[in-house]
Amino acid sequence: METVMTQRYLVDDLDREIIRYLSEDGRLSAAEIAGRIGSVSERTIRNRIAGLLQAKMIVIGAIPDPVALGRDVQVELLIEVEPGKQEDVAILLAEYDEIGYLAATSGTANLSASLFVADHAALLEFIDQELGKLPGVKRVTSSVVLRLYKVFGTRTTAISRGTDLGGKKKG
Amino acid sequence: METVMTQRYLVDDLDREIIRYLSEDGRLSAAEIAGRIGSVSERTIRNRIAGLLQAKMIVIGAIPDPVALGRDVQVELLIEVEPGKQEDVAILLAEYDEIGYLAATSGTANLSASLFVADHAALLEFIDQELGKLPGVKRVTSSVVLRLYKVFGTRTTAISRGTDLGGKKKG
DNA sequence: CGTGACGATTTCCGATTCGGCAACTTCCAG
DNA sequence: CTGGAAGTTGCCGAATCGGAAATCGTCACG
Repeated sequence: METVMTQRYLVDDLDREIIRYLSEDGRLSAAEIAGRIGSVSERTIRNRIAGLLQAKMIVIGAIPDPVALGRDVQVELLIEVEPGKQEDVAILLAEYDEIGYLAATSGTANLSASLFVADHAALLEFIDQELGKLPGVKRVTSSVVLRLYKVFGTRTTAISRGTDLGGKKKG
Repeated sequence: METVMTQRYLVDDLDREIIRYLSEDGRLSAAEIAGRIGSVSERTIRNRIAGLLQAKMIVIGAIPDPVALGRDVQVELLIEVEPGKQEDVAILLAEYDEIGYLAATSGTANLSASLFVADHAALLEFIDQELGKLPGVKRVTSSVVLRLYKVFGTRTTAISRGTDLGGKKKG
């Protein structure tokens, strides 16, 4: 026996297949999935799903479409920070509720973020006021998200292709 | 009168509240949500959820943890597409399991995407082979995600330590 | 080779949840 | 005041879900 630090859940092919189905539609019933796969009982599917959720391998949630919702403005930010201050800026930036995503990246920009605001006025204010007062921020490039096609591996917009499920891709 | 094509769904406060609950847990039952809100019947909650899904206002899906699935390398892509082909490219890109996030944006690049692959070799292959054969793709800028600070509106453990599995995607 | 242990799968079952239908309320135009 | 459209609610059978126990498969060990 050893120290139980992170009891990794071993994801096998069945899990992957289940995840693939659930990615397309998180409301699919276990019976439905079992029927499509064909070789396992419906109860096993439910066991697996419970296990995956328990191990935090997946999270099932509702993904709102900002375009459809109309009001919410989503913006992608690329932020250049002075050398040595990237971590500080990141920590400060992470405090904002408006920031839904934040990562350090390679390339020209040091930080990449997603910003959610009510309207364009709020966007301007955030970039001008909030970002402006963060020490070390050199440049900010913003791109308004016009349409969401896929989020968290889940297609969000009605895309013409009636593909039931994409071909099998190696995980 | 005009021929109404956009039968836009009017999102009210009740809808927003439902969305908020479902965002946290897409498997919440209508009865549970009704109980928490307290002023509406369980049946109405189900009507609303069905309506929101029908109108594509939300999508309920499983959000997988890339790291858990073996995709340890996360890359942000900015893709420039020839005019008129953006939608086509987006549809094709959305098919890939490796693409976890895809959106049309304003600015220089037309498409913004997040790519999850197993290693750098897979990254190179995807950009060179897969992206290269998509018609209309003019330029691709890639940035490797070095550190995740915030995902899903919640700070990642990466801010304190770099241990836990924290890979997810934009929100 | 037998045996016990452990995990995964499966079966069984009651409780919960879901979708369809019809009645009812609300709201507004005429 | 009246008719109609839209939203809400209760009702119901069918489907789904979670818990408990039985079954199966694998594996280490005597």
